[in-house]
Amino acid sequence: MVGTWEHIDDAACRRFQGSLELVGQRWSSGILLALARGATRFSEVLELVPGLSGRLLTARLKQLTDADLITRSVIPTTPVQVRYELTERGRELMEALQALVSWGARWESERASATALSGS
Amino acid sequence: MVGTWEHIDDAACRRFQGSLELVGQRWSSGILLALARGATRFSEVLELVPGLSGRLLTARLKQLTDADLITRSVIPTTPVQVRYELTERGRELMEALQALVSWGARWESERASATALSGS
DNA sequence: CTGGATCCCTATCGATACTG
DNA sequence: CAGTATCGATAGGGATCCAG
Repeated sequence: MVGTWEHIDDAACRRFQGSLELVGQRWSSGILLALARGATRFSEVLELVPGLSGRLLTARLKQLTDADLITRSVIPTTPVQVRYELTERGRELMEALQALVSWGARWESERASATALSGS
Repeated sequence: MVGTWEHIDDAACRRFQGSLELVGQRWSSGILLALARGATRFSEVLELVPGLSGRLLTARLKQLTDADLITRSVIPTTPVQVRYELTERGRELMEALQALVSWGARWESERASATALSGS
């Protein structure tokens, strides 16, 4: 049912758009994905997200930390270690986004079959 | 359970990131929201999304059409009418994103109470 | 009404070099 | 290792004007 959207207040709409624009920023989803998959270190994330530069990773991590989606903890060893982890809020966000994966999987296959049909 | 992400293949990850970056583009979510709420005309969407300019609306509508999330149909009246509607794929995307609204509502209230506590 | 074309400006990006 | 600083390139965005 699509009509559900008609009964959502404006505040919810703004949060919705805000969340999407944050997570939809370039690299954001990749970084969250890396963390959800177990990465904790700066360099780990850097390896796991192809094309991502250190500068941008710093910037995104700061944004995501400000949004309370991840935590940053400094471990005073030598050299210093920094751990990044999803917060509870961040983990639940990722759970909410699982629906997008199902959606993507479903429509990817349908598009493929449609292409196959038109090609025959 | 967060570990679910570990068992997702790379193709799904790319789709996931791609979808998010499309929908997370500025105005995209607002436009989809407007359409989900019943808007069909160019000018209607323009009114429903504050701050959106015509130029950008044209651009986003094209992207979303290319992504098969919406359809564009020209009705040969005078003056010409153009209708935009969510496709089945688009509607299901919006359904998948409902989870984000719930997430936003939930954590908005928790953050508010936390603020209240720290303020006392 | 819908939307293309242009100009200009700002934010953002990527690469590189450098610091604790 | 985990950033910060700077810089040139570019893409995105707003305003305005024009056209079917």
